Formats: sequence, C-alpha cells, structure tokens
Amino acid sequence: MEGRWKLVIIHNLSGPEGVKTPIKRFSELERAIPNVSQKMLIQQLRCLERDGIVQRTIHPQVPPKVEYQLTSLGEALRPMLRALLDWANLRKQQSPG
Amino acid sequence: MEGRWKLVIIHNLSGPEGVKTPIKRFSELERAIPNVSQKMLIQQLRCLERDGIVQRTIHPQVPPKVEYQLTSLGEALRPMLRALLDWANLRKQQSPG
DNA sequence: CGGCATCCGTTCTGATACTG
DNA sequence: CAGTATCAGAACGGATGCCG
Repeated sequence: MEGRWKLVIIHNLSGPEGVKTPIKRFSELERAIPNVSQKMLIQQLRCLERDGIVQRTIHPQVPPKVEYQLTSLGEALRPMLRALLDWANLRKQQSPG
Repeated sequence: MEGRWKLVIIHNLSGPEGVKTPIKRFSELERAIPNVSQKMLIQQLRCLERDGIVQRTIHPQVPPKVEYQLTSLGEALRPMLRALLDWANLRKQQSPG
C-alpha cells in the first residue's frame, strides 16, 4: 500500500525548516489534514511507524493521549520534501492554468 | 492516479548522474522495467507526459518509433530521486532484516 | 512496434457504527 | 480522545485481443 497521505503527514510532522520537528497528537493531525478520514490517517500513521519514519508515543492517561513525531530517519526526509515542494511550485509557475 | 511506476520510469530516463538524460524507446523501457505491464507503462508515461515531466517524440516511420525522454522539469527531479535512493539505502543498512 | 479497449479480480478508500 | 470493525464503492492492475 503506497498511500497518498504519507507525504502530507510527514509534511505536517515536519514544521518550518531549521526548527525541531513538532510533536502532534492524533486529533491535531486529523484537524490539520483536510479530507483525511480517521481510518486512513491511522492506517498511514501505522505504516509510517512500521517503516521507522514516525515515532508513536502513548501516554497512559485518561483521556488517552497519543503523540506522533518524526524519527531521525523521518527527519532526513525533510530537505527532500522541501525540494519536492519547491519543484511543485516551480511547476505551477510554468503552467498556471 | 498516483502510480507506483512513475519513479521507476523517471529513474530509467535519468541514467547515471552528470550525463545527459538518455532517450529511450517504448520497448526499451518495457524491457528495462521488470514486471511492468504494457498498459501500466503507457498509462504512466502518458500521465508523466501530461505533467510535463516526460517528452514523447513520435518518429513517423514504419515500423513506428516512439521515444521518451525527460523534460527540463523532469531533469530537475534527478537530484531528488538520487537523494531518495540514498535515503532508502540508508534505511536498508539500519534494518537489514 | 506502439498503442487502445475490455473484462475481471485485487486493493484501496470512505462512511458509519462501536469500544476503551 | 484514540482507535477498531465492517461493508460498499472506487480505483488499480494484469491478461487478452485488436488496430495502424
């Protein structure tokens, strides 16, 4: 399963460059990413976790609190993602319609 | 349609770094990419062509000869693809199993 | 050789309802 | 809040056959 949400998720866990990658709760991600269903978000997060890209931290509390952040492997993707976004912007400029 | 073959196709149209991107015929790509069906290869090539990443050149001959090469936009992806491959290799080293 | 159309099984997605 | 279960529809992908 490739998953079209992975890049968006990684992007959301990347934050601005130069800064430490943010830690986000499940509901934060859900709100931050429009049109993603709960099921898909979990599925892709699990997948990214298995791939060693995302770290999942469970805080034993009531109500439950689960946080996600990029691993060092995931952080290594940040410059590439940024380059990709720049490339995409360049595309838009070349063909605005 | 996302397409899991696009990266492989771009990679095949990239060639070694430092060198001009190669021009390849349809059948060359088909042979170079194992397990890709003709349908998928065409579909993804068309998609890449629409995206302005791949240039398609028809030579009016008998038998027909159609060649594909990266556009300048596509060439801009080469360093990113390379970085991505390096990243993937790094992953393998960290978890060999 | 390069490409398109069609059928058909597999996979992916989204909406909904339910749990701890 | 965070996650699971299920089910129907959409998208994907492969095999096959036909065309210029």
